[in-house]
Amino acid sequence: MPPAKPPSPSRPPATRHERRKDARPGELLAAALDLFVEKGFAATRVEEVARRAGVSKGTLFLYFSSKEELFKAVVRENISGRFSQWNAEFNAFEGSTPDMLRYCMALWWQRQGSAKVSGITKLMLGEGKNFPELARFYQQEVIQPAHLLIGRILQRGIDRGEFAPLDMKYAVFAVLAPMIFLQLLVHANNACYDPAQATELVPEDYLASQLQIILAGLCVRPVRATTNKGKTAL
Amino acid sequence: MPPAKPPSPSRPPATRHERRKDARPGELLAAALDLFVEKGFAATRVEEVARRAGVSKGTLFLYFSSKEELFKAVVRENISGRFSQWNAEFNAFEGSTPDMLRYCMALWWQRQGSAKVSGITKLMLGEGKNFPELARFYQQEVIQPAHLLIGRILQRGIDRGEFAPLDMKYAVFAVLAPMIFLQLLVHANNACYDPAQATELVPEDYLASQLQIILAGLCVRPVRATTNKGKTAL
Amino acid sequence: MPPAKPPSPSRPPATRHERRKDARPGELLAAALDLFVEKGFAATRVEEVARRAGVSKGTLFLYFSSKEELFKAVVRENISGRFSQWNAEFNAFEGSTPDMLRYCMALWWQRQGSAKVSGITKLMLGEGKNFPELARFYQQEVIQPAHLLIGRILQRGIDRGEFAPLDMKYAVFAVLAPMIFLQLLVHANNACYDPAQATELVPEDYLASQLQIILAGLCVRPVRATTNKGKTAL
Amino acid sequence: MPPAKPPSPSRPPATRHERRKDARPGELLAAALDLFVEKGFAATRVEEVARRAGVSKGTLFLYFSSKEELFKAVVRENISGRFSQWNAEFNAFEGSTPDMLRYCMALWWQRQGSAKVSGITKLMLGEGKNFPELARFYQQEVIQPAHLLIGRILQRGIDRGEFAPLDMKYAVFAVLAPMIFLQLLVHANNACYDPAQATELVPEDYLASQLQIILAGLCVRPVRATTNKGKTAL
DNA sequence: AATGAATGAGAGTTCATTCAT
DNA sequence: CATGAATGAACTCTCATTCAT
Repeated sequence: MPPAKPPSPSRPPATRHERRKDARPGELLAAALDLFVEKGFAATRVEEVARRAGVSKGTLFLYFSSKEELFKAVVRENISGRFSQWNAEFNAFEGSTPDMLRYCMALWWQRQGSAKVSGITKLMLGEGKNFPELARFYQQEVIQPAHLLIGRILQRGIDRGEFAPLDMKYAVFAVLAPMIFLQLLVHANNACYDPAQATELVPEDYLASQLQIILAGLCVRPVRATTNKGKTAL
Repeated sequence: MPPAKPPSPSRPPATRHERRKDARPGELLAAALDLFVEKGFAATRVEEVARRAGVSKGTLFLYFSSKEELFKAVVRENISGRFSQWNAEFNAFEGSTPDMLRYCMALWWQRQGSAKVSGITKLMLGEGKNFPELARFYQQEVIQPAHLLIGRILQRGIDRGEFAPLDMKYAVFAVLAPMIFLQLLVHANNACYDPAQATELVPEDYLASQLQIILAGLCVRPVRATTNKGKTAL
Repeated sequence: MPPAKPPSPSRPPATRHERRKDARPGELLAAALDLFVEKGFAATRVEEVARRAGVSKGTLFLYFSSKEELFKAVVRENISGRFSQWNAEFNAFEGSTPDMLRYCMALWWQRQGSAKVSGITKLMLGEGKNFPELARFYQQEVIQPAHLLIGRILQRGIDRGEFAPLDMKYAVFAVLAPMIFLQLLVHANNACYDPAQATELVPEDYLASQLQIILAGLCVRPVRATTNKGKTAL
Repeated sequence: MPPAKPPSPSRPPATRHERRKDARPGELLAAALDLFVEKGFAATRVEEVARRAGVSKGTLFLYFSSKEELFKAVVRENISGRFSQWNAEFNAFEGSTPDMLRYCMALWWQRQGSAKVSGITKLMLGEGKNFPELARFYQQEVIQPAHLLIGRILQRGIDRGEFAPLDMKYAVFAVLAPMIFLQLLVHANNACYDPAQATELVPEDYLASQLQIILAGLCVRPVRATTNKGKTAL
């Protein structure tokens, strides 16, 4: 998403359309994210997305040529568009690779896992097969970069002698699985599963414990037990 | 050469009316299970269910008064209708409660988790909010009985002094969570997640390891490490 | 309707089909009359007619080749098939023509107007245009014979010097109109008109007063005021 | 020679979208009134209503959320929405109450009885029982206000000493009955009743004679025979 | 003679998408 | 740019009629 331009100073103070024109796509994307996560892709009505963004249905199609393109834009805005920054951040990390993994997960939880966007994972899980083009897109724009990102971290550990040489395919999944599961749990607070689950489980603790188990399997020598069991950081 | 007829050597030529009333509901339920699991509830077309069962759209409504009733019948046939037998089986179990839990999970995997029906879990997770009546039904007919069944096993462990007294609500979920997750993983082999995952993870091993962790938390004294890590049994 | 034959003595006492075979059409006609009057033609389901007659839907089509034929049979059974008897009865009448008209209306009310069959009038009024073949049939089998019957009575009055010569077309309608209206009133006891009407109006009195007005217009010299204002006879 | 286009010289060529939002509801209501009166409620197809209004099926649902709402809108537009004006008109009437009743009936015939909308009465009579929500609506929005309106006129006559004290319930119906009957007669000119009837009966004369009878029953002292027997006014 | 399982055209309704304004 | 009226294909569900048994 391009950074929002300041409102053009030559225009009168916007009587009918109160919001800045340049903010429209952002508002549409925010409304779409809300509704996709709440109702799923198929069950979300473009008209409601438009209404929630304060524009007409026609305007939505001015910015996004179809419902699928709208969804892709939501994914790009909230997920795939951020990989380059994440990659940069992690390339700049200088500590040990186990610490790096811990840092990675903590950051992911703060920025993604705990946010609305994590509902996209459940959505794709449930509806991917019905919308092959979206599935292809998601695989290419999210799954692959995520695998690559994690793979690079793991490879760093191997290269630095911290991790045993391992089958990257499975190892990546070992890191990814708890993250996916946590997202599912968080978004399972609908009518058919007891919301008590959500309160029971402290996400940070869950991730910490899972990470410890993973690291035990990855590292050349056993890692020291981590000491932070609280909610703050991993 | 005439176009190849569908291979149905045991059936008569079947002009239009076939009169197989007793077989129809089963065929429809099987087709419906396939499609609900494959496409979800909303995206499944009753006409395709009928076609896959080899009948017309109207015939389906002869047996099931609506799409929702069809779904409920699928759930009853494959899940909720079986709780009474499972309850009976577990009431008759005579070994230790940890063994009982192991037996329970092994049986569940053989009969439910590894079968198509396990896709219903993912379906309800994703679409429950959009179909409140189905969510209510599923909660009542599946979730509650499952919680009760597991709760009874745990209570047996407590009563026999094998398990520490515990908050049943969370403990039940500790048992259920890995089962639910495994179902999700198995049914995530759609276009957006690499099916390689499914091959990587040996369900029996996954359950065994999860169970061991759970038992460590439940038992009064640590359980011996189980020795069977292979695919055979838990 | 042919008179019901006694059950054939050579058959066993009818295990599955309890009712006499020869009674079937009559039971179907009775059920059809009930439902046509209650719901109208289009809204009546043949399956419900069959169910109410205690037979299957297929059996109904064994006796009546279509829903329209069923309706025609109901009309023949209850209305048009009786004109020949009525004609015979009135041909045998020997009193004055005003008395004959009084007798005619009283008989009509007893046999037709007060019976369920009078609902057919409202039905044809409301749905005739939607079922042209039924309208044609009804016009030919009911309207025309009724006009002829009344016309013959009026002509008798003219021929005997009791009635002034009159335009038969309008005169017939003057007799028919109150009868039709009365039927409508009687069958208007549905949700949208106050049923109090039905209790307010004494049909016999209504007919008597209408008849008196008509006779005043028809007769060569004024008729004596009729004395019977009670419910008994006209 | 090209096939004759429909004569619409005032309209632009109208490729697909015509943008006449303010005109649409009226056109749809007019088409709906036509078809409801012609075919009844159940037999009227929303698609034909739309086609007759020159729009697609979907467009109809843009303005009316269901077929029943469309019907209600027709009733509001043509009947119930006019009671307030009628009430105002009659409140402003200053002559004698018998004259007021005459005026009321004459106005009713001009505006309602002789118009297409009077077919709605027949429709409700025939189909009310099959559509309980419509029956409830009609009872509330039409029957009750009509009873109140007539009741107020009669009460005025009593209050001014023109009418004898009477049981309002029956008296109201005495006024209403001839109006209802007249509507039925007018709309009985379908295939099953000879349209000659309609020509025979002069509605204004019919109402005048009925009114005279009613007034004879209502008034404290006999009214003078009205002199206008022609078609002009009552 | 009697059944009732099966059909399929057609109903009301929804919604992503288009396009004249 | 922005609108929102209009579209029409697709959906679930109904029911008179057929026909193998």
